Amino acid sequence: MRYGRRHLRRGYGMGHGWWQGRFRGCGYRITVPREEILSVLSNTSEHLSAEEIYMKVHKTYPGLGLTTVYRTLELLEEMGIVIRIDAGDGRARYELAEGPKGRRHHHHLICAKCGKVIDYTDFIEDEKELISKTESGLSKKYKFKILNHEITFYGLCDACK
Amino acid sequence: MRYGRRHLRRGYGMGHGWWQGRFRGCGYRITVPREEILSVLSNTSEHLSAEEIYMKVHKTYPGLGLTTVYRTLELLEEMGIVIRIDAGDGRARYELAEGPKGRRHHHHLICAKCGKVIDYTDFIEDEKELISKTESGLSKKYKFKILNHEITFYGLCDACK
DNA sequence: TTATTATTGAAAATCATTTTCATTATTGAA
DNA sequence: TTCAATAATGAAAATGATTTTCAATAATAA
Ligand SMILES: [Mn+2]
Ligand SMILES: [Mn+2]
Ligand SMILES: [Zn+2]
Ligand SMILES: [Zn+2]
Repeated sequence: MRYGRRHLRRGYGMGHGWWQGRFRGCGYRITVPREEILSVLSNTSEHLSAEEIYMKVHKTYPGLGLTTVYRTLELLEEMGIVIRIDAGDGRARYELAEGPKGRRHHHHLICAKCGKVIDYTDFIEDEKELISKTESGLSKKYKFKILNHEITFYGLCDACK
Repeated sequence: MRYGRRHLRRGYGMGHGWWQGRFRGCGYRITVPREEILSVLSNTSEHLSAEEIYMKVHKTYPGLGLTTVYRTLELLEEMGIVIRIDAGDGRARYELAEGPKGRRHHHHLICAKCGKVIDYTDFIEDEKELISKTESGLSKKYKFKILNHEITFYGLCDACK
């Protein structure tokens, strides 16, 4: 297994991405596959599947295995660094979570035909009100500890309708 | 393949469920497997998986095949009679859609640990406002034809937290 | 009844994701 | 720098939900 770190370009000043601290803190190691996968996620606005990420990384780093992509995504999701999205077409899609270095809070429009996922941040203010009100009401009534929410609209994108 | 229609009890006055008209209208045939599957869905408030439906029907009608459950659910979803829910644990769950004979409009609380799905209808009025406003804004901005929406809260149920 | 053909169930096939396991890379300590 | 401990990796095999195939059978209209 040849990692070949030598000629890989990275952002964030020579191998010190914002996420490296969090990895260290959890006792996880910083590896080239992990750097590459995070690099792909950082440089796209799409909602990529594991295989799509695999193929993108594969171009510059052919040694990567699909297994590692799945494992890394699982880890990143557990750490709250990425979010998994289910567009209804049997395969999960991923994107960087909101946060200082990630995107900001948003929701999705999903095309029922082609599976396209569109981000939207409109009406977030009005949403916040409803959500916080609903959240406190529900957590009391159902004795449920709410961790996050999702608002999704399903329909047909411009190309599909 | 023995259907054994004889001793099966049905609701809705001897084999004339509310859905039979819709089936006829689409040229679909009314069969015992379909009756049984719809009967299970009509008599539960749970969100059952294909296999759970299969097992429930199996008690009174052992001839049923799991394949038929999947096929029937696909058909019912396409007809808008059932709704498919993804609770994040690799298997789809189903429930009767809203409507005259189905449930009323509601959303879900999903336990991230045990996968339990809880229905809620609280704050639907406030929601309606936000949703219709958001919907018209988004469909214009993104040229998207919105067909339906989903609001889901993820967290830990009483038993799991 | 009878003919037509939609529907069914069993078995095989798919396909995304997970597991296994031997090899290799990362890291902290010497 | 060197080295030992062990976390991470990749290939291949396994899994598990869902689909497909196909010959047999049931539902429907005539
Ligand atoms: Mn997004
Ligand atoms: Mn429900
Ligand atoms: Zn589309
Ligand atoms: Zn739970």
